[in-house]
Amino acid sequence: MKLKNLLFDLNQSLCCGQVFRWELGPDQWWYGVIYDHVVKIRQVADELEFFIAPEMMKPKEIISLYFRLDDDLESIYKRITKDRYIEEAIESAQGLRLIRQDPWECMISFMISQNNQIPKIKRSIDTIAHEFGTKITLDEKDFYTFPTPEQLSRAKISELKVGFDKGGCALGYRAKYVLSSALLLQNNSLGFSLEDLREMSYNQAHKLLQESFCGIGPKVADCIMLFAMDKLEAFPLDTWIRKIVLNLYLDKKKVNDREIREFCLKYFGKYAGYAQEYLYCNRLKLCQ
DNA sequence: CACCAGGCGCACA
DNA sequence: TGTGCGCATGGT
Repeated sequence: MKLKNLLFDLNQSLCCGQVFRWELGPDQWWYGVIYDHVVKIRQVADELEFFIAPEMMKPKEIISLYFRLDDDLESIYKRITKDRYIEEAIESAQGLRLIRQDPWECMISFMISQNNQIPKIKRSIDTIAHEFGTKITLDEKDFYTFPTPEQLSRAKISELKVGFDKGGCALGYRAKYVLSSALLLQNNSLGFSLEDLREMSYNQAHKLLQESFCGIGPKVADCIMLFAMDKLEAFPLDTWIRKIVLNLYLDKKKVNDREIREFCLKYFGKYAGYAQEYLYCNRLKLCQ
């Protein structure tokens, strides 16, 4: 698939911490699961090469949808480049695109991310998929889809909670959040589906997520809004971003999260979420 | 052995 | 509405 003059960097997009289940093989191909398909993919200059299993009708469309290839990155850059910090962040991660994730997997992933570290988050999610997902084979290697709410609701709380050494998913106290969410959706007891949230306004969906599920606060809700609900104005405020924004833009003043978010939305505009991702990607440089 | 991690729920003012 | 504390587990 030719990207022609389309700005895109596969490695940057998969490495920046927005998705947890991609792995770079020793063959330098990326392996991952998009919705319910295994994908093997690599980028060589402006050529995007990929294989998908099981086979599907329009593979290019799922790739284009997942990697948001119709976002106009150049005009997004124009809108969010407000100063030299964000300019340098964009420069060093040129072509990074937000990824359009499955809402359910995204919700559980970021529920697990709270008070946790990325390598362990990845391992927990991989274990969940391995234990409760559906097996798909590509190149004689086995991959597992992220389990549906129904599949995950069959888990025992202890299987999710206890450590890897005991055969669990090491979710600790988050296990109850994950299992109760699976049950709520599997029973359809909320009166809405996660897909319905996509049709709502940012404020409505952001609020409803926190009211409906235990384990979702403002930050996790914002991750779901940004990474799965097409709400590009969402600005997830984690420990890194909070520190960066306070240091660079708010002169280290004592400002609460609501005010930080209001500032960022006003400052970066309707693509604030893209600005967040580029800042997060450069967090180590920006925090020193 | 301490201490912390892409936060959140809860108990209190 | 705002603040402080504890949290399961794994890693340093």
